[in-house]
This record gives sequence, C-alpha cells and structure tokens, in this order.
Amino acid sequence: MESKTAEISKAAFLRFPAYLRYLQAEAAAGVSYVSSSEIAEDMHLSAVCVRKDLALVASEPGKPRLGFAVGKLIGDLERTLGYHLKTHACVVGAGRLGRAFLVYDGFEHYGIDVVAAFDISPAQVGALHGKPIYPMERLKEIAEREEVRLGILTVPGEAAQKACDAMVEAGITSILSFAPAYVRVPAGVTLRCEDLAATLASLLAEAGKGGI
Amino acid sequence: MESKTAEISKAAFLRFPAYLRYLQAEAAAGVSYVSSSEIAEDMHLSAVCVRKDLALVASEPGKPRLGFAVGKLIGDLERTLGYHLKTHACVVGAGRLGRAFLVYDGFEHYGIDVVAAFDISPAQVGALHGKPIYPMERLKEIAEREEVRLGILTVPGEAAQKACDAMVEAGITSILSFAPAYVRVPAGVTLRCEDLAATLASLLAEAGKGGI
DNA sequence: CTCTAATCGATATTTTTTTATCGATTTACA
DNA sequence: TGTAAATCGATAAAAAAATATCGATTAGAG
Repeated sequence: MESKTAEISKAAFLRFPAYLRYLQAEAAAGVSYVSSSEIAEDMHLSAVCVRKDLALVASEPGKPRLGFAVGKLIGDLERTLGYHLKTHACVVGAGRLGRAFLVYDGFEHYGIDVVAAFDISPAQVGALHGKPIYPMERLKEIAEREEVRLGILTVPGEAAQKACDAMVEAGITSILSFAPAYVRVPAGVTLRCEDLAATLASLLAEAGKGGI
Repeated sequence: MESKTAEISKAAFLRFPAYLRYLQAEAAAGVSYVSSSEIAEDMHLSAVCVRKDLALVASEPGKPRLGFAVGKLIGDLERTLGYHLKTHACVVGAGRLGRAFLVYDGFEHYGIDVVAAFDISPAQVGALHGKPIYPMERLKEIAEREEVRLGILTVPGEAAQKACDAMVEAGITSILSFAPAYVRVPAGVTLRCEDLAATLASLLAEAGKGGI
C-alpha cells in the first residue's frame, strides 16, 4: 500500500509552500474560510489546479459555498511538507552569505536547526550569535556528533567541489548549494543548486517575454 | 513569425543554467567537445532530453561521434539566457542577507549590476564596498535615476508587502523576494519568491523519498 | 421553509513535457 | 580506404500536468 504522499506530483509539491504562505497571511488577516477560486485569483493559478492540489493534502474536504478551513489547511500543509520533523543543518563557507544563513532565525518553524558553520579560513573561526564556526577539518567530527543531515554550501565556486566532497564524507545527505559552480555528488546524496545570478537572469527573461 | 526563443519550454529554460555551469566546468578542464550522453550521465538526465534542450539553443548542430563544441554552446546558452543584457538591480533590506547580495561580485557575469541597497533603518545607511545604502525614502528617486528594473527583496516578513509596494511604485518590474511572507504584486510586475526554509524542507522531503 | 447561487470533487480532455525508437551521418581506426 | 561504432536529429509514443466540464452539495437570502 502506497503512502498518500507518494501520490503527490512534483509540480504540486513545489506549489505547497506558496499555498502555506498565502494561507498564513489570510489567517493573520482573520479569515477562517477561503475558497479555491479566491486562492486561485490571488495566486494567479487556475481554480481547478488549486482544488486538485488541496485535495492532495486536505484532511477534511472543502465545504461547498464556504471553501476550506484556513487553520486546518495550514496544519495539513505543514505536515505534508515535513515541517514537524527536526533536522540539524550546517553551513559550509562562513562568508557573508554563509553567516547570513548561520544567524537567520527563520528556519526554526520549518524544523531546521542550523547548529554550526565551517570555514577553511582561520580568520572566520569563532562564533556568531552563539552559533559556532569551526575550521573545515572538524566538519566530519562535528557533523557526526550532531547528526547533521543537511548542509548549506556557500563557498566560492573554485572551492565548491572539494567542500562538497567533505560534506558527503561527513555523512551529509542533502546539500543546498549556492556556490557558482557545477558540483558532482555520488548517488544517495541529494543536491540542489540555487544559482542566484541565474535566477535573477531568468526572472528578467520571464518579465521580458511575459511568462517563462 | 515567432521568435526562436518563444518556442523554448519553461522546463527546458530552467535547465539551461545547469547546462551552462556544467559546460563551464568542462571547458575549464580542457574539454572541447562533449556528447549529449556524457552530459546526461553527469547531470542525471536522459540523453534525449539533453539533445532536445541543446537543439533549442545550439547555433551549430552537434557532430556525430563527437558531440557539441563546448565553447560554442557556452556562448549560445549565455545569449539565450540574456547574460549579455545589462540590467541595474537594487537590494531592498540591508540586513545580513541583503548586504551579502550587495557586495556579491558574482552577478557581473550575468549582466546584473547591483547599484545600491535601501533600508528603513538609519543605522544601516551608508555604504559597503563602495556600494551605497540609502534610506527607503530615496528608493523611487534613485531607482528612476539609475534605471533600476530588478529588485532583490530581503526584508523581514512583516515589512515585505510595504517594501514591495514601494519597489513597484519606484518602477521596478522584476522582484526576487527572499522575504518569508506572501506578497501581492500588480499585473505587469514579475515576482519570484525564494523561500529558503521551504527549499531546505523540500530538499529533505526529496531526499527522504528519493526524488520529488 | 424553499430556492438560488456558489462551491466542491470527480471525470474527461487538452496541453505540455519527457522518453523511446530509428535511420542518417561521420569520425576514428584497422 | 573501407568498416564499425557512436552520435545526432527527427518522428512517434508515453507520461505528467494543467485545464475544462458537470452533477452533487450546501450556506444563505428571501
């Protein structure tokens, strides 16, 4: 018997965080029920698409003429997205971007706890807002001790592959890379590359011709 | 007659930056020709998909038994992605993340020039690495003077909508938001939300069940 | 209490995207 | 120089995702 989450399409899964954000805003505005057509209009989607997506996560069906209970949906989405699962993360590369992630306090609500950063430069070693910054040599030791499964890679492009290899060696199985470089990971490790400059450029292209 | 770029599918366009990164790495390694099957294997895609994608951008066809000329492809991709077009950008919200973007020197190769940052707090106003940080009141003035079309939104969630409105008012037509909030923009403005925490969480979900 | 209007959810259709198949081409090597 | 192996590109098929259609349901107005 397949679990319910397995049936969720990739595309829909990618939209869930946006629904969640929207619903949180509605909840903050005191709205208790919201219809799929309202969501669709506000989020620039089709109402059918919204209904299909919500049907994948909603623990109780929408009520005709009313819509969906906002609070309930928020809980359903958070559970589906795994925000209740606690995970330890680390930052590799304590430059400006890395340090921004190290002290960012917005991860907690998503079950992610950034426990440390690592850097190859002794000048960066120390701590920031109570979060330790270690030399790269200690990555494996600390990551294993703290059971770190998630790594945020924020090193310069030329250092990316080496740092990534070290993360894999340290037992990290999910890597989010902001390094401007192509990096290779072995099977079993999930890598996502966030190419900030490329994202900006594609955004411009999208604006230029109205919808990628 | 439709322009050639109009035929490029959304999904393919999103893969282009990854190809570019890969090819740059190959070029740096001294490789001059690369076949679609090699690319596919390294990037965990199907060879057919790679060939179809490359056919969309390649200015000269691939050669049987050799593959594609790496240098040529790099140029083709950069042109398709619009990296030759110069655009002025600004950062709104000069916190840690915003300041990281302000001084990041990796945008240049993508035709993006971050000319200034803005912040509501007078404590942040000044300059960083020669890049000015202005008070929010001057956003419209500066953005219009510098012809800023692209904005990077890095304010706290509760300030996001107001800051976004100010950006739209200032004539900015493409916004990349890192603010953890739902923000609404009028038609004609392209908004993309990068939800870092959500990205991390989805990465974990992906790793957890092997492929989103 | 009844009727209306709006919404839901299921099924069907269309569109988009990915993958498969296959002949044509051509480089490298014997 | 001829042959073989590997690649390309085009066409076709399959899969995935978005969109349309429609009867069932129900809150709320009259």
